[in-house]
Amino acid sequence: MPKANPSQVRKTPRQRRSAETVEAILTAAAHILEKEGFEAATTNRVAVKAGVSIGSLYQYFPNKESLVRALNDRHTHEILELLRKRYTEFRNAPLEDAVRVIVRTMVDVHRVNPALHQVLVNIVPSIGGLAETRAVENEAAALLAHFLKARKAELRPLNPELSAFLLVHAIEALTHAAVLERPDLLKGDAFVNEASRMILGYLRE
Amino acid sequence: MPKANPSQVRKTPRQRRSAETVEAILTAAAHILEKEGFEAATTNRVAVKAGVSIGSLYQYFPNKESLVRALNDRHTHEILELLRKRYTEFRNAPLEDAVRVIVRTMVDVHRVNPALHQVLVNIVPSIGGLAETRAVENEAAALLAHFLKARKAELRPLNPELSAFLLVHAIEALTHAAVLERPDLLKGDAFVNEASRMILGYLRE
DNA sequence: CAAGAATGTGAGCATTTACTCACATCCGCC
DNA sequence: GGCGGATGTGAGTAAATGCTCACATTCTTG
Repeated sequence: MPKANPSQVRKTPRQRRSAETVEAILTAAAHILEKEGFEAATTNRVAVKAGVSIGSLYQYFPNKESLVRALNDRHTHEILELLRKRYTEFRNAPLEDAVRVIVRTMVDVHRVNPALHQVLVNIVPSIGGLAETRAVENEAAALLAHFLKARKAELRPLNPELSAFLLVHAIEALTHAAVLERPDLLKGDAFVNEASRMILGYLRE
Repeated sequence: MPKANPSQVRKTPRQRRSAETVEAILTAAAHILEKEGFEAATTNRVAVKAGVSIGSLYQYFPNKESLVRALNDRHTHEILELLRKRYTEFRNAPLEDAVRVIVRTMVDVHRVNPALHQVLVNIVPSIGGLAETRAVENEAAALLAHFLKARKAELRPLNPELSAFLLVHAIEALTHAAVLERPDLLKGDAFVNEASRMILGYLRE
């Protein structure tokens, strides 16, 4: 019994031609979602925008939800990769620098395509993709908890898992809010300064 | 030219009978949204669940979106009322107590109906209700900024508006996360303790 | 250069769903 | 009681949309 294909790609592309088709479909879907939202992203419109037939779309995605989930999977994996990569860089840096890198990384991640990110965050739970989102959050929290344990001596006594959980959500929310409502704060260091201060204030006595 | 009716109620109820109809519709819509999400909340299903005809529904709501917006308006106004009420109570309390009341209030607000709240938060921006949400956020931030100004002497130098903006979003996100993912934290004081510590750490030197 | 596998096509079907409208019923008031 | 406005009804419609399928085209491979 085949299982465990989060985005449920129906058929794995074997020729470059089909890989390009899949790519075109995902790109087109991303553009429509980003600019007009989930409702507007009908499968027929996605196919037209991708320059392929509706039949081709359904050759690779069994339904509309799986298409959006595939997009979400890709998006979340990119985020995780960046987080892991930066982690190896900041894990040995001075505390304040490390915190700033964390905040900066989250900002970078969210500035890539805020509109698409927002749509995905809002719609994914209702199309069966909540597990993926939670997995990314948990992974991020695990990285952070690991960091907190390593820096125990520099911090007040705390529960690493609990603190990591709270910090992941706080940073995520602050970044979202800034990107969507106060992009001006991201020009300079204002946002990174404030968010870092909040985190450090929480972590230190 | 009539205008400025956020939820766009088509006809204002004049008899008690019709007021009850509107109430039944809103209640039914809330139940379906809460348990099955936006997609499942078709106007026909809402009407059936409310025990009224589909025609009655459209007598009071010009379309599906206006119905959900009406629900959101009611929800956000309840939140604002509670926030204003608590504010008059904590505005003169010692700093730490006041912060704890703020956090506790947000938790209370979100525990009333977390599932419905979540659906509304996710769907409202795409049905033209973003302005209402922003208005509530701004009002909350204004209250908090007012508080920060009054307590200037007890805090580090800061920009009240900016700090209030960040805190509103941080508290909101932490509360959401706790209600949805870690309700166990809400049993005792664990969550209030941690969140308050974060806020105080940010506000004080 | 077959021949079969992989890939691509798009008209159209089945279903869902928001919404209308012609009519019935109820209620307050003279 | 009866009249007029308020309220309630629900079968039906038009439009949208997810998705299929029979067929065409392209690629690979022996």
